[in-house]
Amino acid sequence: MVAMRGMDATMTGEDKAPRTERGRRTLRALLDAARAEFGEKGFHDSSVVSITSRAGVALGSFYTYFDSKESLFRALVKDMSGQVRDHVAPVLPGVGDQIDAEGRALAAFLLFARQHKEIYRIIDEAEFVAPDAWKAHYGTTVERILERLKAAETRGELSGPIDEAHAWAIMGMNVFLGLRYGVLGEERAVEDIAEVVNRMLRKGLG
Amino acid sequence: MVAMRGMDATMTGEDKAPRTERGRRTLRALLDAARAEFGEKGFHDSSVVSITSRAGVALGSFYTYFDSKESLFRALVKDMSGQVRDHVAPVLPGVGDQIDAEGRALAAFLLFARQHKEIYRIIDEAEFVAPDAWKAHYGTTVERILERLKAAETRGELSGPIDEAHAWAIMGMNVFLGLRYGVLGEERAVEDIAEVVNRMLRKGLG
Amino acid sequence: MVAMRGMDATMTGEDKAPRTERGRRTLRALLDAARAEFGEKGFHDSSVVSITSRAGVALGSFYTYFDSKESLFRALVKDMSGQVRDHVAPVLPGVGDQIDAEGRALAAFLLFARQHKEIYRIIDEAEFVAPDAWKAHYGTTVERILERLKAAETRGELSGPIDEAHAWAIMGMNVFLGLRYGVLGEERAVEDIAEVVNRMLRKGLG
Amino acid sequence: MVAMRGMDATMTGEDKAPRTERGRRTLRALLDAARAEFGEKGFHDSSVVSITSRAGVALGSFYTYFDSKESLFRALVKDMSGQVRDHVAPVLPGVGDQIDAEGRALAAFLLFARQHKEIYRIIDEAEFVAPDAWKAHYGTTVERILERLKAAETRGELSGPIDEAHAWAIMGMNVFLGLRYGVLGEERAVEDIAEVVNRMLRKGLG
DNA sequence: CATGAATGAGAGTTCATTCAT
DNA sequence: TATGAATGAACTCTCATTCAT
Repeated sequence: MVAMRGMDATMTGEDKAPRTERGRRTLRALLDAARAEFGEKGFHDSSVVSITSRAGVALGSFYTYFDSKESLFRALVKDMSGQVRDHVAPVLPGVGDQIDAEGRALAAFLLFARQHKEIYRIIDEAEFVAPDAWKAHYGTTVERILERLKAAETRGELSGPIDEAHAWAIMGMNVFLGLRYGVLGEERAVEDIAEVVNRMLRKGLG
Repeated sequence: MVAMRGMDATMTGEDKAPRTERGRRTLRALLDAARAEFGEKGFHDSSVVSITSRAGVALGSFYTYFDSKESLFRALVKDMSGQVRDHVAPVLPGVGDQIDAEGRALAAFLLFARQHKEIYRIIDEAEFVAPDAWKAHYGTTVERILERLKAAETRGELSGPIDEAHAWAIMGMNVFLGLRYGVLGEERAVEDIAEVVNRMLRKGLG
Repeated sequence: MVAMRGMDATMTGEDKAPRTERGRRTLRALLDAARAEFGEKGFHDSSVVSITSRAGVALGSFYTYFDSKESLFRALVKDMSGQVRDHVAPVLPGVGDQIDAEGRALAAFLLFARQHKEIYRIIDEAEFVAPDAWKAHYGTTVERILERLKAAETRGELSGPIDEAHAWAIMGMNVFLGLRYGVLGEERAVEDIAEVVNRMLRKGLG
Repeated sequence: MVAMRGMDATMTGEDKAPRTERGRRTLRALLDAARAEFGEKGFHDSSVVSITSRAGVALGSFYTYFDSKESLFRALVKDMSGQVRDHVAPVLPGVGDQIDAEGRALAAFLLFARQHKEIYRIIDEAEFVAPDAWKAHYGTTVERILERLKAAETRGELSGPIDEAHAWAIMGMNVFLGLRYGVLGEERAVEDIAEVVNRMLRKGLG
C-alpha cells in the first residue's frame, strides 16, 4: 500500500507490563474503563481521572501502566483493530466463491459492530489522536481485502482486472454499512444487508 | 440542491452577521483562517488565538462574529458540506444513464477533495465536535443518492429492488475512494477511478 | 462626622453635559436604563452594552456622556441619595414632637423604598464600587439625623444626652426596616412600622 | 447555637474535603488567604491567582478544594456568620434582664468586629455574590433576636407586644453601630456604646 | 504497587474602552 | 452626535502529569 508508507504498526511493547496478578487485574480494569469512556465521550472529553475512577483505581496508578492518555488510546485502537480481524477471519473460508465469502465477512463485521458500538467512535477518532494506528488499521484491512480479491481473480472467480481501488471501494461500503446497520440502527438482519451487497458485487445494479 | 446555490450556508441562524463592509471582510478572514487551521491541526489543537492571528485580527474580534470556537466549526462544516453539494450537482445531468452519472459525480467529488484536502479532517472530526452537522451532512448526502437511484429504477435503468442500503454502500465507496485517491494520493486519474466504479456498478465483479 | 473624613462629596461636574435637546434625551435614556440594569443585576453583572441596548442607543454613545461605567454608577448613587433626601425632608415639619417627626420620616422612606426597590442594591453595592459616594450618603444622612436630635434635645423634647451613636442607631433601624418592610415584603402598613418605632423611641421596651 | 460550636460550617456539602494532613494544611492556607484577600479587595477585585499565591500554593490546588471562586466565597460567608454567632452566644446568659443581655451582645459583637474588620466587606458583598448565604445570615440573626425578645416578653421583662419589626430594628442598630464603632473608628469604648443602646431600649429617648 | 495532593501551562471567553466612519 | 467594529488585558477554570508518602 503505497499511500500507507510511514505507518508505524510495530509500536508494540510501549507501556509497562504488569508483573503480578494484582497488576494484571488493574491493567484490565483500566482498559475496560477506557474503552467505555472513550466510546461514550470521545478522546478529548474523556479524562484520566474519570477513567481511573471508573476502573476503581487511584489516579496515579494510571501511569504505572501507561505512558500517557494517548498511549492508552493507541493501545485500545490496536486492540480493537485486532479484534475485528479475529472476528471476521474465521468466516472467510466456507462454501461458495469469494463474493459469498465477502458477504459472510460483512455479516460478521455487522454483528461485531452491534456488540461493540464504541468501535466507530474510537477508530474514527484515531485519525486525529493516533494517526499511525489509524493508518495501520485501514491499511491492513484494505491489504487483506485486496489479497483475497487477487487470489479469487487468479482462481477465475472474478472477471478482472482487479486493483487496489476495488479493495478501497469494498472497504468503504463495509464501513458505512456497518455504521448504518450496525451502530445507528439494527432494524435489518445482517444477512439481508450482506445479500444486498452480494447481488451488487455479483451482477452490479445495471 | 439548486435552491442551495449561492445561499450562504455559513451564517444560518446562530452567530452575528456583520453590518458594514469592513465587518464582512473581517468575517471572511476569520472563516478562511479557520478552515486552514482546522484542516491542518484539527479542532482541539487549533486555538482561537491562532485563528485570529492567522486572520490578522484581534482576539476579541472573533467573538464579534462567533459565539464560540465550536460554533465556528459548525459553521464551517455546514459551509463545506454545501460546497461539496454545489460542486457535484452540476455534473449529474449529462449523457448516459444513472450509473454514468454516478461515475461523473465521483470524479467531480475526487477533484473537489484534491482541491480541498482539509475537507476530510473537518467533516470527520465533526462526528465528535458537531455531531448534528455531521449527521446532517451524511444524512442529506445519502438521501440524495437514494432519490437518484430510485428515479433511475423507475425509469428502468436499474434492476431493483433498490433500497437505502444501496445508497449507503455507494456513499461509503465514494468516501473511501475520495480519501484514498483524492487526499492520500493523486497517482491515478479521477476518470480512471470513476471507470472502475462504473464497471462494478454496471456488471459487478463476478 | 469624624469617621467620614476623606469622603469626596463634591465630585460633581465630572462627565459631559449634553448641549442639544437630542443629547438630553439620550442622557436621560442612559440613566434610566442604568438604574434598571444595576438594580436588577448589580454592578459587575451589568454591562455597558446591555445598558446602551436597553436605552436604545449605540454603544459608543455611552462615552459621549460618561467617562466610564463607574462614573455612571457614581452619578446614579448621588442621584438616588438626593432623591431619598428630597422625599423625606418635606414630612419632617408637622404636628407633634421630634419623635413623631422621625416616625413620619421612616414612613416616607418606606414608601420611597417600595417605589424604588433598586435603591438597596445600588447604594449597598456602592460600598465596593464607589466608596466615596457611599460614605457621603451615609455620612450626610447620619449628620442630618443627629442635627435634628440635638435640636430636639435643646428644645427639651428628648431626655439627653444625645450623641452621634443615637443617630447611627436610628439610621440602622431605618435602613433595616426599609429593607424588610419596603423591599423584601410589603405585608405591613408603613404607619404600622412607624408606630412600632415611635413607641420604642418614646418609652423603650422595658 | 451550642450545637454549632466546633462544627466546621465552612465545608458543608459542597466542595471537597481533604483526606490527608497535608491537604488539611493547604485548605486552611487557602481559607486564610481568601479571607484576607476578599476583605481587602472585595470579591471582584480579588483573583484566584492572587489568593493562591498569598496562600503559597499552586493555582491548580485551589480547584482541589473549591469548585469555584464563588463557592469559596460562600464557604467564607457561612464560616464568618457562624463565628459571629459563636462569639456572641456565650455572653447572653448573665446577670440582669434581657435588655442587659442585648447590651452585652452588642458589646461582644463590637469587639468581634474590631478583631475582624473584614466581616463587613465580606457579608455585605454577599448580598450580590452569594444571596442565599446573605439571606441565611440575616434571617437566622433576626430569628434569634426575636426569640429572645419573645421569651423576655413572656417572662414579663418587656412591655409588649413584641413583633418581628422590633427584631429587625435592633439588628439594624447593631449592624450600623458595629460598622461605625467597630470598623470605621474605635474611639469609644464598646461598653459606652452598649450603654447608650441599653438606655434607649429601657426608657426610650423621650 | 497504590495513593491522591500538587503543579502550572494553556485554553476559551468577557467586556470596558477606543476610534474610524 | 451617533455608530458599531476592533482591541487586548485579564480572568476563571481544566487536566495531564509528577511525586512524596
